[in-house]
Amino acid sequence: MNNVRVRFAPSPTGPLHIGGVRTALFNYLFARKHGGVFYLRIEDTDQSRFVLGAEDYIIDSLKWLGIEISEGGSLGGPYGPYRQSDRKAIYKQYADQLLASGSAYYAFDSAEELDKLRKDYEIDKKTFSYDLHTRMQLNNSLSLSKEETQKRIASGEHYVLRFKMPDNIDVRFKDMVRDDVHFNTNTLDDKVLFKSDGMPTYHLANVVDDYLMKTSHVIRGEEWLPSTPLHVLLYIALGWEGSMPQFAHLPLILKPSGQGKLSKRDGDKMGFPVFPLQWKDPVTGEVSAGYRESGYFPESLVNILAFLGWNPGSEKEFFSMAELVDVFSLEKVQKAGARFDPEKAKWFNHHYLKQHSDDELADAYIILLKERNIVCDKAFVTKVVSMVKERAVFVKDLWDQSYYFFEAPLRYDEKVIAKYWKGQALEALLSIADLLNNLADFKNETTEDLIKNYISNNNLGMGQVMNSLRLALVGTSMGPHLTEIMEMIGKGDAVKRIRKFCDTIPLTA
RNA sequence: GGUCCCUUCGUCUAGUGGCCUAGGACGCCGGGUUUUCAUCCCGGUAACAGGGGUUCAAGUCCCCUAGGGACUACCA
Repeated sequence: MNNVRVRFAPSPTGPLHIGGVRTALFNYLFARKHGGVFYLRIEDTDQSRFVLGAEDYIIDSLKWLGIEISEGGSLGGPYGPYRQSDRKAIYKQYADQLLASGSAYYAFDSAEELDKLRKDYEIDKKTFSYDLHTRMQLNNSLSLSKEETQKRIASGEHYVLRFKMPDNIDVRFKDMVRDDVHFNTNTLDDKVLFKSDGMPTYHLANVVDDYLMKTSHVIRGEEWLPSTPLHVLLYIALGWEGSMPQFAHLPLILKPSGQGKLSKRDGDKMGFPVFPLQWKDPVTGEVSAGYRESGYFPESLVNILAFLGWNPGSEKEFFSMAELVDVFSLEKVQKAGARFDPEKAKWFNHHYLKQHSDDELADAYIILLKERNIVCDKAFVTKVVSMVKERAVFVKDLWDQSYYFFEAPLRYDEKVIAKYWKGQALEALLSIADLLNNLADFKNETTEDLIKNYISNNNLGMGQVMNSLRLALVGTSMGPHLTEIMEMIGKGDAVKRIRKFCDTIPLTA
């Protein structure tokens, strides 16, 4: 494939949600796979929906995930500017061209008038549509005389430009995901192309920019499928049929359960993020969780998202960005919507957490420990991490899995007491504490020998003693090899914990 | 309501007419390893939406029905 140029064209109306991130990812993978360009274009033609910080959020999110843009943003590029509000002047001439060729017309109906019409239609259980059936009854340059039209424009009356949807034409196009798709123009309406505020709508701006920026493929969400025939018609009307991009409409990401596509609310309700980065609404101050802040690794989110609506056709599940670039293909994109599965997302993260070196994880963990006012030697923390990381999904889980390395247990798990503590090991524990206390060398092997010898010399049960000991040292029944834990926390603490446990615990459960 | 898109285990999916008594992964259940938990290993659970065709042969092609989804703004 030659000269692949694809874009990610978000609207800065709020934080980017993972559906948008996946669209960006697929565009990026496609571009890199074919040695093409992936550019970012900001579609901010609606000033009323502008949200402060949204554009930076989009750029930061892509950066975090390792989705590199080669044009747009602060990079600029040969086809800039890449922000539609900065391109305002460009669109006018194409609107005029459409007007001159009869593909577009002036419409004077106010938003209020149209609103009222929609409501009236609704009462009769019908849907109002500004189309070939209704346009002659409305106020536009098609229904009005030339003089009247000129007069209204001259008097400064507000107007929009609408596309004149042609009569009874079958618009066909090939979608790279869905193959042949077709619409009859009789079912389509006369969409607004140019708003009364002088800005184009998405449809016009998008087509003009994709053409001017030499876009080879339009890879976007399925929600755009119904407006694609309009876009195709626009390319034709503008005389750009020969350089029309190829379309690929990606399946939507659906809620984990229930109906509909994934929304902001689902995340809050079901306890998983729908945004890559945490977002604080600049107006309400409301905070929405992000994958990054929740402890997901960027490579993990990339892998999760890549497998939503796509798969390599092999049984390999873990892919780095480079590997994805290598195997990615639009032909492998699914047609049906994909439900997001938070459990599988965790499984991916667990995998990637284990892939990280103990050293890296220790750095991340030390930050969390500091928040708890625990200051520790890096070597110590690294060792702790190596001992417990396979039990964690997120870095923050490390604490629950290893708190006992940093502080004595505050309480003893009731269930574990009920299961293992019958009181009869009390004497054994105290004796072991004494023996341990006399040890000069507190190495794992030494203490293990000592405890095992004590158990066999006194005809005690291995499980019972060890579990009681674990209860005393850890507070519950989890964790790595017990004598390794003892070596880490040291003789003084180990002995103290056992004695304290014997003091605190009731003789019988 | 109208238009369009979609439909394989609970979920993500393999499957491009015979290799499918439908494979993998997550989850769940059971077993093994372990002093414990987790990891790990082994095993199990569970699906071609329904009905008609076409064909020697259909999960795979066609039609209908049902269900799901998107769109239906001077939003993108």
